[in-house]
Amino acid sequence: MTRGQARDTAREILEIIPLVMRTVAAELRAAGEMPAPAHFGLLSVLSVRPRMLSDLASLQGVSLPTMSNSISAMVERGWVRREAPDGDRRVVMIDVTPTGRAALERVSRAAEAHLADVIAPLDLPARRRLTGGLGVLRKIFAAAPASGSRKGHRTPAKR
Amino acid sequence: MTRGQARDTAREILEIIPLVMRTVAAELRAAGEMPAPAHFGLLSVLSVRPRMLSDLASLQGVSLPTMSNSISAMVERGWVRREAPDGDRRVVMIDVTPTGRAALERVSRAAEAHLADVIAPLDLPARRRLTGGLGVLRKIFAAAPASGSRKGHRTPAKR
DNA sequence: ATGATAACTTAGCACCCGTAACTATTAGTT
DNA sequence: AACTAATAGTTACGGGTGCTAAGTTATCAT
Repeated sequence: MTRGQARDTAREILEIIPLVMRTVAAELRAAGEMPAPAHFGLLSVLSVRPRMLSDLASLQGVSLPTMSNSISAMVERGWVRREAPDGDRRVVMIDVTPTGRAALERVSRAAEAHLADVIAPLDLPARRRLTGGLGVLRKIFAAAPASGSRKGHRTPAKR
Repeated sequence: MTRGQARDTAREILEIIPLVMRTVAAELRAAGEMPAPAHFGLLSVLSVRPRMLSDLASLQGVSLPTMSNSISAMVERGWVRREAPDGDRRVVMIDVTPTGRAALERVSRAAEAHLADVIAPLDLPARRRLTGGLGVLRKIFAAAPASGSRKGHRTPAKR
């Protein structure tokens, strides 16, 4: 019975998330320099502190090559820098440049303002439900394995 | 003040949705034939009844060319058919094939099962919050313009 | 018939994402 | 020390998503 409800919710997610995603992407695109959702998230993470490539990849739940490419794109834009740390010479540290920080600031301002327009009309309870739901989503998907599991989904949990 | 909270929520969305999206996409990909979220949604919509291309595009909030391309890809897979209606010979009707229906059934079963695994462990209140939040998201983004670039969206809305 | 408009398609561009294969560097064995 | 793993990244390649701009064909208005 829990099962049936879970499936309904799953279907909801499958329907709604892509829609939201497209809208958000359009928002960012319209916000000027279009740093695609992925770039935006990256800048956010990096603005806290520098990270090594692998960490970024697992944080965002993408493969290493994908992350390497994204970073390359962002380096070309002058938003981040690749740096070599002192110790292990295999790793690459990624750091935001001032330019990147400025871009993040600008885009985030625009995007949030735009999104806020959409959110503002909500009444209190609705907004409560929204943030509540987002919190749950975060809890669920923040630590999600995200990688395809084998036939028997025995909780890979081997990361 | 409403403003400030709205911005917080906006930031949340900007952070979480892409993550969820990636996970969902990975899920679908792992579910076998990888019909990318977009294809999946399309099949869902079309399984209710055939639609003309333009309607599909506005329903999913993408441009006509994008939709045309997606449909072409799906046609090649044998999931949908392009048909010419009797009346207006400019329009193209899109219809699901039995193959497409079967694929939808299969993938949706797998994806939902997988997602359900993630959702099932939630306790009642958490699941409530989740579905509540999803509902709000739907309300907000279902009718969203999404093509927002121009300041004054003239709301074509003649349909 | 002529011009505008509507519904699509094609082409070109930028980006996300993944797998496979390859380079460097470091760690572990013998 | 010499050889073999294991790590951290990069490159190459294929497929998907989106967009705009520039056609095509069909319909409508005058």
